[in-house]
Amino acid sequence: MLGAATPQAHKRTHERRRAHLRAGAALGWAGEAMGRKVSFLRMKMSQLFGSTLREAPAGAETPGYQLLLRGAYIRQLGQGIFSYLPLAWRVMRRIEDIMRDEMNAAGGVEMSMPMVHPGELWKRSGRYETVGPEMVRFVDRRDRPLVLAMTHEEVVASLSATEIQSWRQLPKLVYHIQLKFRDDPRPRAGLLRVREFTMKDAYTLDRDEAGLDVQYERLHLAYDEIFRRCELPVIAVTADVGMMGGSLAHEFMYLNPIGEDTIVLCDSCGYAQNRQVAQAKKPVAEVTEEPLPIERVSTPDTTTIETLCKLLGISPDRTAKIVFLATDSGGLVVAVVRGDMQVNETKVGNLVHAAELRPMTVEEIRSIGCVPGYASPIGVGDRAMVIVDDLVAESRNLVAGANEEGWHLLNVNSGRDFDPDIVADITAADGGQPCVVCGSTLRTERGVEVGNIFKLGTRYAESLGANYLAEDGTEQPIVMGSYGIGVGRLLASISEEHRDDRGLRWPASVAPFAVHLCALGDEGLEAAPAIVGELESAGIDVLVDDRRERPGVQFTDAELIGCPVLLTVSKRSLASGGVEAKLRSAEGRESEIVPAGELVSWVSEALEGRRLGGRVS
RNA sequence: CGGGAAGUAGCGCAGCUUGGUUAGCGCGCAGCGUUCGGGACGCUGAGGUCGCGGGUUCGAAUCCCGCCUUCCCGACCA
Repeated sequence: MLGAATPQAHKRTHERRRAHLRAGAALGWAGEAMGRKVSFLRMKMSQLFGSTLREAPAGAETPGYQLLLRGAYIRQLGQGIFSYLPLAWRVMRRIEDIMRDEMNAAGGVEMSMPMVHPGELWKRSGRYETVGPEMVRFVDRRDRPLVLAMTHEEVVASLSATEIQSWRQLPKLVYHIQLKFRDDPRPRAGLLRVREFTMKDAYTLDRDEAGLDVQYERLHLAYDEIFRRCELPVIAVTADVGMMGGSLAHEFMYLNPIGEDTIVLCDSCGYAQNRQVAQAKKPVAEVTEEPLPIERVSTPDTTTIETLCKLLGISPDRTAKIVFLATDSGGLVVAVVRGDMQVNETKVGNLVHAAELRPMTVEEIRSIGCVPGYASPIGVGDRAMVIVDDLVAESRNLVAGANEEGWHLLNVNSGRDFDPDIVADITAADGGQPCVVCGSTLRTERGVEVGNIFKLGTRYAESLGANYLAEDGTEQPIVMGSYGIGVGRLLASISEEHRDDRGLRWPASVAPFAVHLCALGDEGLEAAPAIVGELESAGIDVLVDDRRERPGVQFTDAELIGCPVLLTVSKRSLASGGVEAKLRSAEGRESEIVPAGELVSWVSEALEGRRLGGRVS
């Protein structure tokens, strides 16, 4: 049996425990503060775990990541796997609380779903086979397959199958904040791309598409609000649905050169799309031209568009370019675009419903009757799927290969000389091209995807049996939406955005502490508890630097850690009548003396953004 | 998975080409002293399986082979 066997023994244990607590408290702070408020005894630099670094570890290249390491926010444990030290953990929790707030405001309810799933669940949705090695699979002691969750559509759908029976129970918005694991082939840039990560996932359940549209729009607005409150400039771009499937998706992009996605933007009309799906306005094809008879021309050693145009004295927009692709299931695809354009493989992949495309091997190219360097879709027939860009389909009399070494064909026309299986936009949009909406010049920028929203439709409901009984008595699949934000990635992005050459500069909304108080010397250490007590009773979090360090060390650490309000109390400040105060966001190092009685209002104003810029004493 | 680079003390690095005392330097850390408002100074000190395993050699941080790990570029992706 554990614990105290008798009331006397129990009492002794209890007293020992209390003495222990007193000793622990006494270790913490000067005696005169004891016994009044316990809470402000917990926010001291000496209690934090981890020490600041003068130099960032080698290999940390992005500036925000370096500062997170130097400021003792995070430590790397393995490739794409991080520990969050107390400071970062507080920032994470503050970000999560903003998310909770906005999700609740949008009508959501928080719950928690497991991060280890039976493999069986993923087999039922079909994704056990389709997602590939980024999902970690393992077996338990009974050899039952398990997976580490990389997302939770399956669980939500499976729960809905049992919990939702009637149209009266819809719509619903559920969310959770949960750890996930994705065995990414290449984690990078610190927290920007990791393998283990925390995500806020929300899922909407609706009766129909119209309901989904309403919730989707509501979530979009909630996301805008979350990023606004985190003070991260983010734009929403339409995006590829990828492995999620579904009909429409937006990504929330923080534009920054460290980002991994390329965004195509139009400054004059606001058009913004991920390059995976972006379109550019195509030139008007010369449809007035009459189709002319095919002519064979000798073109020795002319295997590129460039040399072909030089030889024939034409421009690349008069040629057709062939790209040979193979799907993961072995299907062969011949993509045809005009010679002056590039194929967008994501668009092709979506058209043929392939998760992955690779270039064909030379053998595969020959097996469909084509000759590399002298290729055209003519004569391919049923041996491959021919996908023709809409511009090529509209164009007349292009130059294409003759599928014969050293020969090209003039006056090739889609539909007459070969039959496209699909005609669609398959070209890649790029900077410099005209905007598909307004015609202005597009430009590209790199972006970090900090969040996304997907209209999933009924795919998961159908495969997992999540149906409800409609008003008319018929059984209908639940229409789902999925909405994610990476918490750590958001933290990383904020640290990239809000910093200077001295350190981090957290927005007040997510800062680990509102106030960083440097207590200098004996006088500072003596005066600090009262100051902290007053700020904390006004609901202001304070991190006190109670270390007996030289002032320079304390100041530089404070700027590195980057709390929004920096206070200094010392013999000198007290002699001047109070506490030195300044904003971390201020450019210079000047501060002003704030009398003790005005400190709370000074700090409150600063945190509400009513006190902008630095102050000169 | 392709291409490149790197693993030596908590962090940053030198030493390796041309094998040879006890493996160094800066920062940090501990003790003592002097300092004390923008990363102080002096003295003393602790801290290393030189990524791991094998080989060559009288002798390996150093040369050879294999492996592991991490970073960067690409492919891939929240």
